[in-house]
Amino acid sequence: MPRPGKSSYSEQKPPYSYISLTAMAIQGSQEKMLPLSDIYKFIMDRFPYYRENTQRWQNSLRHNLSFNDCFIKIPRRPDQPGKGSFWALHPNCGDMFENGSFLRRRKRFKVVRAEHLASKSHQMIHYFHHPHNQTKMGLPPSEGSPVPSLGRLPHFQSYNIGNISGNQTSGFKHPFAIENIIGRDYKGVMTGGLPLASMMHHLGYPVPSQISNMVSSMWPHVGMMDSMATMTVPQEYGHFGVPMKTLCHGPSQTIPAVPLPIKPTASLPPVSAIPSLAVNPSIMCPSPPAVAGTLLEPAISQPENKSSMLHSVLVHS
DNA sequence: GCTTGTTTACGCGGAG
DNA sequence: CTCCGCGTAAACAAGC
Repeated sequence: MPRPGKSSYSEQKPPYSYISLTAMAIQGSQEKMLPLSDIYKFIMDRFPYYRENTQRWQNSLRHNLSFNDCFIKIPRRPDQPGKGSFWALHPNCGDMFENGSFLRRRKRFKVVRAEHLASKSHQMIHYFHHPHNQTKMGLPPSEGSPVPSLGRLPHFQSYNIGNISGNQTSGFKHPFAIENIIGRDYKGVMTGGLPLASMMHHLGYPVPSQISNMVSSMWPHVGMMDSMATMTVPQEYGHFGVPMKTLCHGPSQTIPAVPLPIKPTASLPPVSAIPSLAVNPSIMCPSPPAVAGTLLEPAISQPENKSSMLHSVLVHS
């Protein structure tokens, strides 16, 4: 691990995990999803360290993509030629990193099975199950199927939300906190944040504006999120120039979450000092949440460990 | 053959 | 000490 305080990490290994680097790359993209090759490119562009031994770290990175539930694979549309699938962040993985730090996650993001569904989740699911509400949202009715309506869309399956532990009292924003449940990015074309709305758009599905209105009426506190207090960024880390409002949850978040060490060792420059970030603020601060992202999960082609799971949590240790 | 993706295994280090 | 996150290696499959 390079020692913070040097003028540059350029030749040294960045203090970020592959998960962090991948999340940075994805969050930094306009569509909030990237093919593997572009993730490679992003990392190599910004971190000279990774221009060598590519076979080694790329293998590790692929391992992380497959192994970690926080990454979801999105099939290409037929009209999008190219190799491999797109990779995006799981809609509910927004709380993986301690205080926005990308150095080490506070807990692993893991998808778990549906038997742990919380009652609140059921209510939400019921709401979305109800044909009337689905119609209201511009979605096809589910016709009593156990799978929410969008689950029938070729690229999406049902996505239930639950709360395994029931613990929402600790400091961190539980993934089932409303801001996490509801997700992000609904209105803006390039506002970023939750990949799901973007994915829907990407996949050619309509993203009904009614949903955002409904969210506002159902959960008026959405947008009042406070999970990300204003942070400063250690100077040394600014050199990585990473767009990191990553995984942030809402418009009220006042700062772009630039990579921040869990144990800060230095003071930080303003984000604007990071060229790649200053250019397009929209990629750093996702717009309001997408309700769709909470109920629907992109169809994931992984069989057991990811796609067959019905909802997600951050697993506490 | 190369790239992409999945899976298993092992070791290391930090946190509790 | 145990647990967990992480990095790495490696085997393997699928698709081009």
